[in-house]
This record gives sequence, structure tokens and C-alpha cells, in this order.
Amino acid sequence: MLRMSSLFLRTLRDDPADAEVPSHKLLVRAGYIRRIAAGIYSWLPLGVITLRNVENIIREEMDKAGFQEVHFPALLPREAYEATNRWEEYGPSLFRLQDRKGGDYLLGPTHEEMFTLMVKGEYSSYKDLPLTIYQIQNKFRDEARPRSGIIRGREFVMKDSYSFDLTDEGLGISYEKHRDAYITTFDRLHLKYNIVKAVSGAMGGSKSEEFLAPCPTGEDTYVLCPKCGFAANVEAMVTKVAPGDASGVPALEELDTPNTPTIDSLVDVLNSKFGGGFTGASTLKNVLLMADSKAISVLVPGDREVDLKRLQAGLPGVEELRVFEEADFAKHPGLVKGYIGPQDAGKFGITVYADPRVAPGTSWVTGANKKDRHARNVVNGRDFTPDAYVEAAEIREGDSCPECSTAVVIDRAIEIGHIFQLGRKYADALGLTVLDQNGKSQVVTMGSYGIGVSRAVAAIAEQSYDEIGLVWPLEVAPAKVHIVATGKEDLPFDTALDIATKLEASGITVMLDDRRDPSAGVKFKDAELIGIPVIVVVGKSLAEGKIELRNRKSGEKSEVAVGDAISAVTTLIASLS
RNA sequence: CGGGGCGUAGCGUAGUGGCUAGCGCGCCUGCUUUGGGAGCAGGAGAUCGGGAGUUCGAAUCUCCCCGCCCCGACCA
Repeated sequence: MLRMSSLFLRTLRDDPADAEVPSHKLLVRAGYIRRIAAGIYSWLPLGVITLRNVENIIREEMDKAGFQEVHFPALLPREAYEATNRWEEYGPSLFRLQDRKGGDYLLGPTHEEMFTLMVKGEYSSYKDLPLTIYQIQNKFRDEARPRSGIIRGREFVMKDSYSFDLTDEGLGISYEKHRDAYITTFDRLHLKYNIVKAVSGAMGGSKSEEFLAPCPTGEDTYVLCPKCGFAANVEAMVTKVAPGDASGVPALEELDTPNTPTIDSLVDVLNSKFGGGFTGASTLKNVLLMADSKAISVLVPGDREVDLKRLQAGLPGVEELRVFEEADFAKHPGLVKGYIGPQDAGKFGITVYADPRVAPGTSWVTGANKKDRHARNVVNGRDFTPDAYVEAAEIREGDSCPECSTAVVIDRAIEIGHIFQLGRKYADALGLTVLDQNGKSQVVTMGSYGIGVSRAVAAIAEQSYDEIGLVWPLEVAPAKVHIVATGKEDLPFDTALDIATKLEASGITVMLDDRRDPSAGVKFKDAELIGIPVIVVVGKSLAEGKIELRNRKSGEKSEVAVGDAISAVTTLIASLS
């Protein structure tokens, strides 16, 4: 039983000045967390209990699925990360340190290497597989910009699991099991979420999905189809465009278009001098980029920007992607800035990528590679041919769903979980093999699965609060019932303690406000701020032998006889779960 | 790492060259109060982020450093 008379807790009346997002403000105000440094937080008793509750739900679901818990140190030697090259590759986000002898260590940002090595040390037969093991542990990442309180910290609690299989089919099954376990886990946490297609990116591997909890303060943008439910991370969104029919398009014609280095200025001139009906979407934009040290050109419709993240996701192996600068133009004197077209790309020796929207057979207005000149009726396949197609254009609300062509919506969310099929990258690098039925050595294939535990606490808070405070789901709350005793006599306090004791005896956790000094108003405000789902008030109505029951979420209040308190609370709790 | 903002008591803040750094919340003591963040009286608590400089005089002006927040780049 938590007794507020002695609980290590101080609630704050004002929002902390350094907090912006609701979860951060409320968790600090209600006395769950305190900031220590940028992206580093301490947990006070209420916070610890809440975090544990989330952790335990995750643990239970992992165990139920047959996954086994292990635990690694956060402090790790350099060697393991050397074998996969991540000591270097991880870059400045890795916390590196030295021991007294000058040996290199790191604070684990993620534990693929350690898990792989652990399995390598124990197992060597196909008969031992499949295996899925997990841990719940603090991770350390020196984020360039920690933000939003506990949503993106530099030290945070994460549940990470890894599956080990002999075959790709096995990996597929392990993956699905994990996906199912995540669904039940997040349902129990009462999170609203979407399972979204993601790109596996630098980690390599074939399939990857993110669990995204929609909320306005989320930092991830994703696409959702309101009709068929298709959901994808913006990077993983694909564009389906049918080829155009260019058979009736007249021959390419050069136009005199002085002073039109931008799309807007070009459209104005086109409409005034060359007939109406032109929009930005009629024009073809040639965006020049440096991919590592190689110049490339990307074709997108003139009304769209290039989305560098999307483009990079489609160009495996490219590490740095940036737009052309003056110095780059200087090195390519043939390129007439503002009047570039793909027709002469061969001459410049630049690889031309086209967004799928620039489909074969489509006709465009684009630069004529001469100052103050553009060309119209420039047809893909006739007047130019891209070297390759790649998703490059920005995604917009209203773009078509790749599954059913309905207009998609764009939403923001917090990434609470990520599952992906890693494949054999780590097993290969670290030599994790087992003998198969034929006595032949086989490289194991892996999956990796993460849940941000502390982030989930923030995500729940973000999805469940109101003007007066937090509103926890039953299983997450620091207690199921918050009993407030008011008045100056002993009776309400004795009665409240009696009810609390009986509830605890029946397995219902209780927080009891047995403070004598604060006025009733203070206690009500605190109870609402702290956000325990059921509030019981023992006070004024005790004169008629009654207590008051409140539903924190709905605000509903009802009075019941003291004798019926236990059953009434139990019933209310049952209705909430 | 680029751009912007900020740093005064546990929390929120006022104070832009002048006297003892002010207020609210919280905290302590006493009395009165006790169903919506009570009232009165008294009190504790701050090297004004740090350092250097300008000045008769610096929270206030200058320089350097540190820290924090927001936008962007980045982010299993």
C-alpha cells in the first residue's frame, strides 16, 4: 500500500519550464520523473512502479510466447563491436570510454553482437534451434538531439529480443510469433497503434515493421490508407503509376523561356506565352545531388520536392546524400542551372534516377540544357531514358494507396516497437554456425525485435491525459485505486485505511491519501494529476454512511454504502479492464 | 553539427548600470480553517550557470566557457 503521508513524492503546481510535450510536463508535475541532464532522467517511486508495471506486462507476454529472458551488462568491451565494425560505424552516437588500463569499452546502444556471441558460445546444433531470447535493459545512445522528455533519451529502458533459426522459413515463423506477442503486449498496455511497413535500412535484412502509436507529438511520419488499412513509414511508401501513352504526343519542341530558373516562374511564362493549362505538375524537375562523391540526377514532378530520406532508402550503399552546391556546379560546366533536362544526360556522364511518377510514356516540360530555354513534349522512353527508377518524391496526404489506390492520410506517431528479419549479417560476421542434419555447417539466420519500455510509458501518457492530469490504464497505473480521506476527524481516515487494507488483501493495489494537513481540494487535485484510474473519496458523505467512487477517465461519480465499498470498487475495476 | 531561444531559492518567475535581488507556489513555527490547489502572523532558503574583463558601482554591459529547450540535419 502506498501511503501519501510518507510517500517520497512532491507534485508541482506549475509546468516545468524545460518541458514541451504533455507526457514530459505531466510526468514531472505528478512526481514520476526528474531530469538529470539532457535526455537523462531519474525515476521517483511512482515512476518506478509504473515503469515496472509496463516492464512486467512485456515480460509476461514474452515468457508466454516461449521466449527466455537473459541479461547482459550495459558496459561492454570493444572487441565484440569490432568484429561487426560497429565500434567505428556507430559513429558519435556510441558512448565510448576507457578503463584504468586504457582499454576501450562502450555503453551498449543495442546488443546484437552480444546475443549472437552468447548463442555461439552455447549452441552448435540445428537441434537447438529455433531459439528466441530477450532482455530488458538500459541502453545508451549519445543522441545528437535528445528531446521530448522521456520519448527520446540518451539512456532509456528497452526490451530487445533476438531469434535464431536455421532456415528462412524458420525466421519467418519466429518473426510472426514475435509480431503476435507484440500485438497482445501493446493491447494490454492500452496503446493505440498501427503496424507499419518500414525499411530495414543499414541493418540489412528483408522484412521490417514498426509499431507506431499515433499522437501529435510523435516524431515519425507515416502513411495510412483509410480504406484498406495499408500503413507504411514514409520511407517505405511506394508509388504505383501506370505507364503513359505517348503515341499522340508531338515531337519535342524547344521554347524560349527567359528568366525562368524556378518552377513557379516557368509555369507563369508557359501559361502566358504557350497556352494555358500548365501547372507545376506538368514540369519535370532535375534535382542534382551528390551521393557520396558521385553526382547523380533525380527526376521528380515539378510540384514535388525530393525527400532525401526516401531517396537514400532506395539507394543502398549510399552513406551521404546532399544537394548540389555552387562548387559542384562549377565542376560540371555543362549543367545550366535552372534549365537542366534529362535529354542530354549521356553527355554529362551523370546517372539519372527517376521517381516512379515519371513513368515511361509520360510527357513533360523540362529544361533544354541551354540558358533561358525549356523544352516541351519531352517523353520518357522517346526523348530520354532514366538509368533507374527510385522512390524520391515527397509523399503527400492524398497520394494513392499502393494496394487500393484510395487517397492516403499522413499522421504522426511515436515508434514503440520495431521488428525485423535481420538475416545472416551478424551471424556471418561473428561466425555463428550450427551443424545441420547432414553434418554441414550452416550460418544461422536472425531476427531482432525491440520495444522502448520507458518510451512506452511516455507514449501511454501521450495518448491518455486530460487538462487536469494523467489517466493511466488499469494495468499500468502505480495503483489501481486511489483512496482519499478528507476531514479532520479520525473516522474517515480509519475507514479509508480499513477499505484500503481489505482491497489490498483481495489483491487490488491501493494508494491511500492519509495526509492530515492538506485540504480536500489539494488531495483531489493531486489524485487527478497522478492519474490512478479509480478514486475513492472517504469524507463528507460518511455522515450518511457512504463513500464516493470516481472514474478518473470518464469523470463519473457515484455514492455507495461503506459496507458495499469493496464490491463496488471491484466491480468498477472489472469494468475498466 | 546548422538556426533560434533561455539560464535569478526545490518549482514557476520579476528585475536591462545604483541602495538590503522582489513576488507566487512549496518548506518550517503558531493560531484559525478543512469537499476543489485556505487565511493571518512570523521564519528558513540565492556565491543571480562559471570564469575573465569594463566601471566608483554589474543579475544587468563585453568576451570566453558550461548547461538547458525548440526547429532542422541525425537517429536500432
